[in-house]
Amino acid sequence: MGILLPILQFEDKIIETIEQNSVVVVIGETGSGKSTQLSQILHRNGYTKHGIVAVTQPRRVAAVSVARRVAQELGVQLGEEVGYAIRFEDRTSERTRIKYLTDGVLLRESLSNPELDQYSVVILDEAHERSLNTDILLGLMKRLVKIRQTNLKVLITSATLDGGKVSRFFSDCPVLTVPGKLFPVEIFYSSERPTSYVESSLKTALDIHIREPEGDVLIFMTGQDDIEKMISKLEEKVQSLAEGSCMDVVILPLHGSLPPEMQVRVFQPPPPNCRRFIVATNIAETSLTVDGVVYVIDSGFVKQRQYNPATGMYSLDIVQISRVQADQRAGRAGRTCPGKCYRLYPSSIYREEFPEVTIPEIQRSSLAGSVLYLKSLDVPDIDILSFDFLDPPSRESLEDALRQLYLIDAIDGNGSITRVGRAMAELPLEPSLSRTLLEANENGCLSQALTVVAMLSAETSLLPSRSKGSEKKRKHGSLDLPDGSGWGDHIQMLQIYEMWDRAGYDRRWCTDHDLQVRGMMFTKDVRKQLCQIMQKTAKGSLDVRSNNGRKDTQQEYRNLRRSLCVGYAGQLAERMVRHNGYRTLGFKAQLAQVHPLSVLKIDEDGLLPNYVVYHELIATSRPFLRNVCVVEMSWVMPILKKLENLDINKLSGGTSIPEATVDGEVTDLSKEAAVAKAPDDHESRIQAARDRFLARKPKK
DNA sequence: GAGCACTGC
Repeated sequence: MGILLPILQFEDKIIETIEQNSVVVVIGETGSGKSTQLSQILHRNGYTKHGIVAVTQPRRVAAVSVARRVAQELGVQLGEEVGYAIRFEDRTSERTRIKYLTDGVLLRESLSNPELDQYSVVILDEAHERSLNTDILLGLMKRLVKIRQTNLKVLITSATLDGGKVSRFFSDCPVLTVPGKLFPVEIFYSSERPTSYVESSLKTALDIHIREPEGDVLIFMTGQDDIEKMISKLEEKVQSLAEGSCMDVVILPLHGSLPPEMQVRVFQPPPPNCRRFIVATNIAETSLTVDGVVYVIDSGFVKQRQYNPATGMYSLDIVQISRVQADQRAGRAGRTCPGKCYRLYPSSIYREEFPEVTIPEIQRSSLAGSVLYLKSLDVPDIDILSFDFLDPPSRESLEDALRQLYLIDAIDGNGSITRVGRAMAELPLEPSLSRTLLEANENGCLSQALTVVAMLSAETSLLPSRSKGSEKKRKHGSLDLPDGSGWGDHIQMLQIYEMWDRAGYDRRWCTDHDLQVRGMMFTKDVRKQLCQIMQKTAKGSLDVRSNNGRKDTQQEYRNLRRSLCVGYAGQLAERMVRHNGYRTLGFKAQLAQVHPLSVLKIDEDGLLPNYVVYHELIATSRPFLRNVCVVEMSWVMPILKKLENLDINKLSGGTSIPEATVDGEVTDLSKEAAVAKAPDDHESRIQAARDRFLARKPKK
């Protein structure tokens, strides 16, 4: 098209820098063309002659769309010289020289090929998003550039990442900055904190509509509820505006639980003479780019999931965004022409209260899976507690991961990976689920376990979005869905899938039962993939159609529940004596209730089962156990025994501790003190933000 | 009446 992307002017400089350095950081703002051009620059300059250029993306859609674009620009067939690899879909061939892939796929690849020697260059794109997988790759790449025999070049590219920090991480590697092609965005601040950000957004939106020239408005909110509230109020207000005084409007919600066909509505061109209001979660911050946006309204809040390693509980908190995030939101107004961003908070808040950057995912997640992954790489110089992370997770979080892994036999008492742990790491699942599969294989119910595990992986895309009142029906069985026979949600999932199986995987069956076709198809894909991996370790043959000629389902359910109990040994809860609340075992005890959507039933005395294992403990309005399965006392005992004998010092120290030099000890101690302090600050920041937020919510 | 932001193998 002849539009010169800014990055192309720097081609010589980029190549020169890469020639002389093994690691280079490239900072390129939106519109710089880094994602599509960097790989082509390397290709033009001979870097694909002796290896492939890999470019990682945090998201599947990005990997596919950028690969498609590059193939087009080079005039080649997608899948030939330019290809991509995402889960379930490998569109590469022997001829592929430029390969786009998700960061998760590259991690999987380095499991079977730790040196990644088919690649001459690895580009970690969008590193500023700090996805868990990218963070682990950063650590692995740092190691790999030093030890790999054949030459490896690593490029870390990002929009707004603190280049100096990454550069220091990679022994002061050079940082190149490429300008972007964003239009200027004028920022407006509120003079004070809003009492209700829904009301403030509403008012601001109407002001824009009345006073400003045409252009779409993107409004950032925290969740589905607020979005729906906002939309109904906005519709009401717009209708009451005098006819003919303003343009017509289209109001669109945009959030993750919206079915895809509703999501893509924002990509359809609006009718002429019509202003669109897009009311969105932070999905519109990075994942989806809406064209035509000229005005952005930023509440300054985001709903964020975080993990507390002390209790094993996730929480969904509404927290203040970071300055980087605020700037990213503002930038959404300047993609096609100069824009305006209305921040519903004073500039002093932006400067003084907002953290500089968002806390990286690695410091907000359970690390059992990542730690198992690193252990399974089996490189002698990797000691988990001193693994070189760009931002190290707290020691507490790493110790929690080790405890979890020990409880499910993935590591032994000395912290070394076991045979079971190795088999688990092969599976693209969280450790509790991979352990369940291996145990089920021993208990003769692998097929059923595969089904449950696949259903859990697809869970969020199974039910249609609420507001249609469908869960109610699901729970009360008016849709003739099975009820788990009193054993809980996992068994129900098994029963649902088996019904679908008996119905010949009919799409119509899904819609009739108010299940999303897409979600069920995804379950089927995941199950198939897991089946293939398990084939190596499986006893006997694996029938996908598992329920033919069924004899004793109760016995089968029992075997499955026993397997789940082994896999979820770290996610165990005991009912309170006097009521139906539960407390968790194995952590600092946490009180929680079974989630209202669970199918778990009370007995004739009005009581829930004594012991359950749960898939997830999450605090939303209150702490809930989501997806529970009834287990027996006799299966619980060995776990309690194991907990008693657990020695965290052996678990974390068991791996090769290098001879402690005085220097080493000093730095270790200071590091420990630093990380011990971090969670408190973090916690209190979240708490403070939550308090402020709640204080502002209108009373009902 | 109580409900999960987003992403990925």
